Amino acid sequence: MEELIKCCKEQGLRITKGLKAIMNALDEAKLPLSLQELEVNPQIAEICDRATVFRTLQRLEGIGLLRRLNFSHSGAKFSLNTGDAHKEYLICRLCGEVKELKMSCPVHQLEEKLSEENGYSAMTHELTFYGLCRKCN
Amino acid sequence: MEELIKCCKEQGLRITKGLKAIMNALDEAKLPLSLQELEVNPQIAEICDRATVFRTLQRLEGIGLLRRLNFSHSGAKFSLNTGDAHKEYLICRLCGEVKELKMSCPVHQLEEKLSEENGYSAMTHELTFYGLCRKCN
DNA sequence: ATACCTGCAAAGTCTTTGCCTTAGG
DNA sequence: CCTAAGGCAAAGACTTTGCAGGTAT
Repeated sequence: MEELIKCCKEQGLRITKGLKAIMNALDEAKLPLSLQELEVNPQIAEICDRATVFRTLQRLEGIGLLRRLNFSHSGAKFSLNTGDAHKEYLICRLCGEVKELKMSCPVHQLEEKLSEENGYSAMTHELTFYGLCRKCN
Repeated sequence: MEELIKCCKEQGLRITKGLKAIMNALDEAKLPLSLQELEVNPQIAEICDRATVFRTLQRLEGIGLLRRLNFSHSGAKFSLNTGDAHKEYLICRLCGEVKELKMSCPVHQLEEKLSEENGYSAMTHELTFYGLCRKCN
């Protein structure tokens, strides 16, 4: 957390209550949160409104501290890029439940290869599994 | 194509001009198309409107003939599930260019394992790479 | 004939922006 | 102070729905 704040400073962001509250919420949440979920969070709602949350997420994503995840139907969700541990998720197609998977990412080493082959830089990737959870099945 | 139509019939869908036009467009397009792109396609615009395209996509997805892809920023895109060849894509974070990757999917065999471990069924997955293309870099 | 499908128009949802004010450094 | 960040309100973009009439089987 201290680490993250420091990183924001270095990247030229101003350390505001809003920024801290948002990073806090993202840090405490074990799972990725949507813009809406953040906006509604009482800790945040008191301090800033949707536009601020939106723009703060934008900034954080811009400096690489935030990862945007595009899950089916639930819109974009966000999680902090803590360390380089890159997480994968399992989503229920019906109820939308999100589970974090504990696995070492099997495609990380592909990035460099693809980067060279296609002339792309700054590679990232998103690997998400979908299925029907026990309840929905 | 004939194959696909037959499959729709078996699944109880009615074979309408709209359905055929939409499947055609998806089949001809080498890359996934968004609802909007389909709606605007002259072949389709003449025949049916947004709501019909929307509901047709819904039905096709429902019977497993259509795959929904959630790319950053560009909204959902759709591609036909031709055979079991499951494709992966590389997207430019800035201009949104979509490239199909020719690779054998490295995580397919993980599905069964995850299915068992988590009590999920009907597994699918989505693996997408992002980067900056040569022009945008 | 009878479900299913379509068109139109409108409502929902989520995302993004403009403009002026506030406050971090 | 100076400029990034925030608040409010409204526009945009995309998705989804209700209902009356049309059509595949």
